[in-house]
Amino acid sequence: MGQISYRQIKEDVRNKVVRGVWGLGAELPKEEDMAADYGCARATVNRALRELAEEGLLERKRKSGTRVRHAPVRQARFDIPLVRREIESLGERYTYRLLERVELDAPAWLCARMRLVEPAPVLHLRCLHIAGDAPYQVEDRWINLTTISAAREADFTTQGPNEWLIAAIPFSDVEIGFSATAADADLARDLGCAPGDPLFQGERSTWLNGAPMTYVRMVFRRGHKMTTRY
Amino acid sequence: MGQISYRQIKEDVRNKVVRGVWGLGAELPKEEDMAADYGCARATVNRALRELAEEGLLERKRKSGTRVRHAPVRQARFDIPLVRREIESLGERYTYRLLERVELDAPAWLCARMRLVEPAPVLHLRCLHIAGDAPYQVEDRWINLTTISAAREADFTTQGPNEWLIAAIPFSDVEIGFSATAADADLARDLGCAPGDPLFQGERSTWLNGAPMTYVRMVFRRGHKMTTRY
DNA sequence: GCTTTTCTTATGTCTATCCATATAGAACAC
DNA sequence: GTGTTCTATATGGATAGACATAAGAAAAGC
Repeated sequence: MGQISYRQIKEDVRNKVVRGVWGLGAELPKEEDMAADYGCARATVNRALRELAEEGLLERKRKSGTRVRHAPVRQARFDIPLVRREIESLGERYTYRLLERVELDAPAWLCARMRLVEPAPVLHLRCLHIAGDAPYQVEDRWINLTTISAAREADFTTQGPNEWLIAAIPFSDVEIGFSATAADADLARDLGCAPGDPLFQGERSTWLNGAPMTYVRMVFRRGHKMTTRY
Repeated sequence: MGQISYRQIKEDVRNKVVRGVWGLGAELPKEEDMAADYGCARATVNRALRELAEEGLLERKRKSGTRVRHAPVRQARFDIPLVRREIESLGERYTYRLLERVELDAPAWLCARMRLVEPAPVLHLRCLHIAGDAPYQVEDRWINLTTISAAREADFTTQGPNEWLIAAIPFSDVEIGFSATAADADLARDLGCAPGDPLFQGERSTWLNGAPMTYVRMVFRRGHKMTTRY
């Protein structure tokens, strides 16, 4: 008989919650007692409970103890892979095409989105990511040339800006959003759907210590679903 | 001057990555050395690095060491609050209305979705969650009556099935998905939008140790965006 | 009764020291 | 050259003990 691992304790606690031994809102014994029960050190119990709290199953508070959350599973985690990897993991051939490249001053809506106080020169790229023969995602990328001037010289005809940015530009703060949008004429043409079709889109803004770096809008082909399980 | 906390180490490492001291793919010193540098125990460094790896910034492998991920921030976390809380936190009054309640045998698509091998009796509920005076979300709920027979007697006219289920029914496995859909006639009427409008929707299936519990489809009002930052 | 202070206690964190385990790379065999 | 086995090593995990800190509860003061 080996030692008890924090994983086993996690499993055991999870089971007790799921099987109703500890109902919602119920208070668990204190770490010390649980450690005695399991015959292990308090640190081991601590790690198990800490991670379960992190995962949203438990709620912990100093002095008052550990209890089962009233509303368990309050969060979901999604992997946000590179489009290329995402397509390749579907078993499809990945192709990339640059549709448009233009330098201009940031329009008002972009300033608001990137929290830009004054208009700045930006690089606007419109790219298409293709899975097999079918379009998969349109990437609408806006790069702040004040903070990322190297983007002026970068060649985006063979490699997507996402991969270039990830390899070259660090960031510290991110804001992500997902929503639904209707296909306009351009999207309909590029994604091969009808105008007005409902499309799933993601948006991401990044900053480096407060300085706006890029904003991207990724519109997926019709029927795309972002899923996760646990 | 107190001791160095694992939080400080996390911050320091994050900064070094963001500021390029350790570029993408770069290998970090081994825990022991870092502990010596920071003047703390290896366990402290370990916790900092372990959490950073968890968050997606680092990549760790036994023997080969710790390095900066080539594609940092590969995951996003979203809080999935109760609709009621979501609406109340917007400063709006929450109202709930049950639109439809019917018992039937699970249709084929639902069997597939819930991994039901044979048709089972299910309870179908259609509910409306209202923020202030405007519809906010349509909840299309399907409850497996074989596993949750208590749902037959539950009163869903004043309380949403989500809150009832959360308080009464445990589950162990979840599958969540987000996508875009077009408003059909019913959705258009209930959400006060035009037929064909693009709507953001979430789906969730839950199981208890392999046994299907419920499937829910939550369609949000037009323009809804699910966001997160870090 | 009501507020403030003190005490107590459960979790939070750090240390120092083990042993476990995966594995890169060297040494070896074929 | 090409596998195979061995070994050194970095991270993974456990322990016992200590102190820190938040916050509930009780005691004290008004």
